[in-house]
Amino acid sequence: MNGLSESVQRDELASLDPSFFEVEKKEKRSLPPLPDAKEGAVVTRLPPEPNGYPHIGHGLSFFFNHYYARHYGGKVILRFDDTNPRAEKAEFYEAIRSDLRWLGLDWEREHNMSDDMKVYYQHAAKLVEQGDAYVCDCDQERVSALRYKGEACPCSQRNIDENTLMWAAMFDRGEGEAVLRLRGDIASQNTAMRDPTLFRVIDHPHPIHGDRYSVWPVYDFACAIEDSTLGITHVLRSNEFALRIELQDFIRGRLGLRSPVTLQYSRFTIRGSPTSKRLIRPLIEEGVVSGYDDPRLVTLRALHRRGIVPETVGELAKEIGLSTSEPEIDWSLVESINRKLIDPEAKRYFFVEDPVRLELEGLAPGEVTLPLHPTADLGTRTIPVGTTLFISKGDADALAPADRIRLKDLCNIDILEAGGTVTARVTEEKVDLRSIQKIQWAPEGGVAIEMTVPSPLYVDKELQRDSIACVTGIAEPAFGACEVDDIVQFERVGFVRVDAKGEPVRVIFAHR
RNA sequence: GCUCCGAUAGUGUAGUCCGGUCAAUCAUCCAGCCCUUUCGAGGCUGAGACCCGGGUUCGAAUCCCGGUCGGAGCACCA
Repeated sequence: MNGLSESVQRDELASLDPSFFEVEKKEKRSLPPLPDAKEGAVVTRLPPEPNGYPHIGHGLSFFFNHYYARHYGGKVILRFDDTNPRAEKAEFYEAIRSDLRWLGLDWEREHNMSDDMKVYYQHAAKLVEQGDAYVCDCDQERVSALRYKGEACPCSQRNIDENTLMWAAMFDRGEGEAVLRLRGDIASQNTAMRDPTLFRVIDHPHPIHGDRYSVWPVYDFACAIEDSTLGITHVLRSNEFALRIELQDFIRGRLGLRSPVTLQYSRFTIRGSPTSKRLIRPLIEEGVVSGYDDPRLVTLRALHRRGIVPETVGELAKEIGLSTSEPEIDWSLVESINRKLIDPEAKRYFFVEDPVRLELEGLAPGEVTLPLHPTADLGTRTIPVGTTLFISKGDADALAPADRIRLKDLCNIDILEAGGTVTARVTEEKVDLRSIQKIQWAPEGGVAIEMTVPSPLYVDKELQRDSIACVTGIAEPAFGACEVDDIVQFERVGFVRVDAKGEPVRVIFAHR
């Protein structure tokens, strides 16, 4: 055996055990183990703020947290971080749930931070009693300036009795009149530790609790408590929170609460696609994009409309991992992952862009029945055939009299006239199927199509105002049976998702 | 400005903790070939990288120091 050449050995081995080489190929990328994780005892959280539509960055974050909980047989908590009544909107609670379901993620328990106001107040009272918090009624600029310089605010001199009274009085005060601050370390290198605000007054109804509360905890306080009391064992989040770990651990320390393990990773972006609301909102207002589900965006909704399947988000998460550098990936990676996922189940149809009339001689009217997929058993479709067909303008423009081409799966033709309407004659001469050029075609009575083709919104940081194109054409009649949300392949064009039925049927181009 | 984090092919990523087996992994992209009645999928081949400068060491992608570049934070947002 060892005397044989390597390739012969491989062939031998492959014939003995075909799975031998597949195994070594199938090694998929997976996420690293979680530190301090005990089987069955991992609890993670999905912590969206109900103030907008989640984008792919949230999607990865959701995926990581969900993945580890499942991987260790633990629990997932969907927790709405809704302690800023001015920002939260009722509609987003459900929008987020629905996007999570689309992603294929589930959770054992759902919880609103805003349901625990009593708990926050109790812990706040404890901090005040311990002398760990004080009420400050300086104006915001002054607080900010002193924190910047690392100088103590005179309010921090107040004694416990004063603070107890003033904390109680805060519930009757107006917005901006007073805040409760942590007695941290005003000179700390970590600016988050410089006596940060714990509670502020917000005079605005909350989507769930209405006008019931006016004194609201800030994120760091509510989160510090909830990550402990909810039993969260592991927090996976992006690195913009890096400086808050020390603060949140400190708060928990003063309250005698347990801290979870925190892992951080960088925010990630897709080249040419803005993720933040700050960037997207003006584009919507100016009418550059049509809304948060514009297919050029990377909100989960937009990705969905564009024909990106949820599994792609998970694969992407595994590919990028808990990266601490700042990944800016190409669309091509997303497309490649998505293509491999949808290719085995996407039905194939003929689509003709910018139809040009083709008059055929020598063809008996009838029909052809073709498989819906080249390899998978997805059934068949039937195309009626008459002497008038349509081919795409792109293909027609390349034709000249005397050319011989094949109408795919139908017949070979010799071109008689080209330019305007194409005329051609069917030829019965033998041709090599592999070398003849094949083009797609559509019969009369096909389905009118309007295809939206998105391209990157930014190229080299330049906004591309006309980055969305619309092409029209006709698909073969069988395509009329497709439903909204179906993803199919228009042969030699690419994969598209059916966005809306009607006349015409609207589809969105995903990728080749 | 200050603080923290990061830097491996065009892009993403493994390796860095515990220095040698790394003439550096995998994927994507690009090029060529094979297969295929799609320009898809699949198969094969090729091209392509350790930010820079010092130091430690027999030996550095890996450890140390100093730069450079990129990111984040410095809210009564989360």
